[in-house]
Amino acid sequence: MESSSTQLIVQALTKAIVEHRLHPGSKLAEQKLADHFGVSRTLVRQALLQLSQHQLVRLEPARGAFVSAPSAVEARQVFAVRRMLESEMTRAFVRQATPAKIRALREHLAQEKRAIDSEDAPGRTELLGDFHVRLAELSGNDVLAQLLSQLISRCALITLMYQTRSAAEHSNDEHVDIVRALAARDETLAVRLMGEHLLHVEENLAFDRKVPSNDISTALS
Amino acid sequence: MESSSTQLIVQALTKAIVEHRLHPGSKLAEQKLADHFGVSRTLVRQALLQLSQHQLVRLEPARGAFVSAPSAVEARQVFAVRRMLESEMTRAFVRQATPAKIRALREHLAQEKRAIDSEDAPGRTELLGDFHVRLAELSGNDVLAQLLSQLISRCALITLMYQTRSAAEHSNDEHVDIVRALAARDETLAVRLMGEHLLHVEENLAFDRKVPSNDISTALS
DNA sequence: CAAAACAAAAGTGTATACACTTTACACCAT
DNA sequence: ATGGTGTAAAGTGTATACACTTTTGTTTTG
Repeated sequence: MESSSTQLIVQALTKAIVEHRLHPGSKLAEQKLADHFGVSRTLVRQALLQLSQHQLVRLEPARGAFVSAPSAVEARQVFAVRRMLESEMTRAFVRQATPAKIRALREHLAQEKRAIDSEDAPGRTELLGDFHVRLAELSGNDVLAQLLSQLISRCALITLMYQTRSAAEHSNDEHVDIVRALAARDETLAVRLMGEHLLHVEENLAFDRKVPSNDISTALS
Repeated sequence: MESSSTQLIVQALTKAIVEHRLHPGSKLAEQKLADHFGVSRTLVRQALLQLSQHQLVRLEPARGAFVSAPSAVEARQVFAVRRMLESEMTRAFVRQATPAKIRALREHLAQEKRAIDSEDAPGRTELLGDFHVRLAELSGNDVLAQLLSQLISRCALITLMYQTRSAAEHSNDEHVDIVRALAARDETLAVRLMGEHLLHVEENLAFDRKVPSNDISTALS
């Protein structure tokens, strides 16, 4: 794992954006970030460039970097791609599932449950997303896992805008159902459940929200 | 479209790598590239950082940048992801195909044909890949199109190692079949043909090749 | 008083400088 | 000759400097 300074900044900012401590549209001034992380603008710029490639940040020429505010259209497209990838990923997983892998997923479900009970909104969104990343990792295709990880970060940016506690519980329930189907090696059922799950998540999106801009230093502290 | 200096360098290097003018494993020294493009190392570094995210370049800490040499395993994983995305993409295309879109694809096929006849290996690999990118663009999902475009660049790095003229002709033939199925709005057939096509391309991969390292200035001139 | 025009401040874009690491090569010892 | 050691050259990683653009706030003008 790359743990250079730049990567640390990327991770810190990704977390802050995905957890909505930095709101969509917020300006990310290079010098302020540099001061905050105790580095020069050089490293901050590298980090922002990477984040813009992950679509978490928008770079406007000569105007600077802003936290992305994905449009409804874009959100739907991201979900469409996720459905394409994840239904097939589910199929692949079933075909090479092992007891150990199933156990790993069950452990993850328990973690989700705890996060939901503890009212920790960013934490539960992260874990609900991680379920899908775990599944990709366990499916044995690293390329897929990496791709999905980015797509899910992008979704989190959208998801946190709306997700209620009840929606989170619903997601967790569906995850449980999916794992049950995976454990039973019921390919058809698992694939169907996964597809429906993603549709449900997407259906719950409430695209008409206003979010206030936020201060960098308070958000990152 | 971003047409900053950095992006121009990214494009130039992408083209050179994908066309195998820069061989896998070649060192990409920052100062040499900077001299060649007439800019400072700053911009070259930004470009290399982007290329490393696209997986066309590998960055080794304190040692520099090298053209990626994707392993056989990685290549198969990339192809697996492509099959997941492209079979569903094909389905989506059929559902909203228009005569104009079909016409655009037919024009592309003609271009492919010309490139194959003219013995232009890099050109034909590029066009054969572009067929899939076009299809993604016409399917109306920009997110998908962008993702696929990157995956296909990655494939080209692999593909050019092996692809013979006869394999290229075979690909073109299959593209023709796919478009025919699309025009007939035969969803099942089109999806099946696309899946088989990608399998054929992957099957033809000859992973055991040795490629010599190459000089930067001659490759980019 | 409102709107346009200007000036100062802040911020981005690129180049350069410098410390530190790796690489290359000559020199010495065996 | 061969293998190791040390030193110079080359190269990367980060910070800083500076030109140019955008933003902001003030003054001027209708």
